[in-house]
Formats: sequence, C-alpha cells, structure tokens
Amino acid sequence: VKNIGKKIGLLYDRLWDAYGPQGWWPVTGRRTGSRAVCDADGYHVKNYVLPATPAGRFEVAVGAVLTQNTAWTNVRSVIGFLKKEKYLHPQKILAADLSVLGGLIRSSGYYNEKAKKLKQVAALLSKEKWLQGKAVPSREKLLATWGIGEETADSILLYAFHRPFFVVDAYTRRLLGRLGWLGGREPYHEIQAIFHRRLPGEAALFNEFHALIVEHAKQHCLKNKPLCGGCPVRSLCRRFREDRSGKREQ
DNA sequence: CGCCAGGTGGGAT
DNA sequence: ATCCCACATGGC
Repeated sequence: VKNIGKKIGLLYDRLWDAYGPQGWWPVTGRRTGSRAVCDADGYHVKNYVLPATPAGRFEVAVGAVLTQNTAWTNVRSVIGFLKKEKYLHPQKILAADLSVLGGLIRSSGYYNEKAKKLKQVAALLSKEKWLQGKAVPSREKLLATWGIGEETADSILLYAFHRPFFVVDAYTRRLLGRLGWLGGREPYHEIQAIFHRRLPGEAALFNEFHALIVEHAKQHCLKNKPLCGGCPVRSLCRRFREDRSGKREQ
C-alpha cells in the first residue's frame, strides 16, 4: 500500500492518455444560449462547471440513486421518462404516489426500493436551498438519508456539487485488486483514503479519474474476462509483471 | 440460458 | 466489524 502513492499518478496519466476527458456526470439538455454544451447523451467534455443549476444538481442526485448496481443505459432512459413527465423536481417526486413513481422508474431495476429512495433524496435536497448552490449538504447528512450509501453520497458531492470526494465503486475495487495494489475487500474509506492522501484535492481531477476508471473497466478490465491485450495500464499491473517473469497466471 | 450492471439496508454472527 | 441476502430490469 505504501508504494501505491507514486504509481497512482501514473495510473491516472495512462488512463487519460488512453481514453481522454470523459465529460461526467451526464446531465441532459444543458445549453448556453444557442450553443449546446453537452452532447446528445448529456456528457460535457472538459466542462467542470456543470451542473450549475438546481435542476441539473437534482438530476445528478436522481441518477446516482437510479444507477445503484444498475447499468447506466437503463438509467438514461428512465431519466428521459422522468424529464418528459416533469418529475425531475423534488416537490414532484415528494407528491407522487409510490406506485406511479415506481412505474416510471421500473426499467432501472429495484424500482420499489428506488422509488422510496428518491423520495428520501428529494426530501433532503429540498431543504436548506441546497439545490440553489448556496450551500452543500454534508457527507454526514447525505449518509443519514435512507438510500444514500457511501458511493452515492460521494457521487452527489463530487458530481452535483463539485466537492473533492473520490468515488469508490466496484470498478475501482476490481481495478486496484487486479493491479495488485489491494486485496479488493478493503472498506470503502480505506480505498478512498488512498486517493485522498496521494492526489491534490481537486474536484475536476477526481471527476475525470473516477470516470476514467469506469471507462477502463468497461473496455479492458472486465469482470470475468480481462482483455489484457492493448491494456493501457499493463505495465503497472501485477498480472503483466507475473507473465513477464514467468510466474503462473492468477 | 447465465452473467453482469457506475449499491444499499437489514439482520445474523 | 464483517458477512449474507433481498432487491429487479435489460443487454449481451
């Protein structure tokens, strides 16, 4: 764990060189005047100011809940349904019947659970004018909300409010585990501390780094079949070192 | 078909 | 603290 520090910057550089800026968190329909600042899916490359509106911040929080253990492609279509039906507002979520809300978000999975979670998130974020951007809910407040765990709290802090909290997800665990830098079962805060200790606390950096890990995990570091050919971080990886030194494959 | 997807809360140990 | 499980749909 001691040696991760130097290599973590290298890991970021290799991922950045391979995949480039990721434009997270996708937020639908943002424009400045007549000029689109997002692509069709809501990504906004090298724009670290977005979201900059209450609606945008709320959409990120909703997306963070809906994507829990769920493919983003499913979430994206649900965000579209919610937007079309004008549900991307806390008061609308709070006023909705659970069954109606559940029906709208059905295709994102766990819809009964997530309907309840969205109401909790809406209740929290409609307080204190947090969505207006004058103040930011504390991590403790977020975690005290039923339905918001550590990753979701950090996703909201980082991607809705631009606060430097590194997001640790299953991909992060898998990648650091494969690299041989971690066992992979360490508690969340321990993995997060590695990033917080060794990187400048800049939201834009944490934004890209987490998004790059996700992209890399999807393209090369797959769950059951890692595609090590052409992997941009081979040279940092235990598997590669073991191959070259003739040790057995894991 | 089985596996995977940008987790969380509740309950038992 | 740590493990185990329910929660659920859609894509490949």
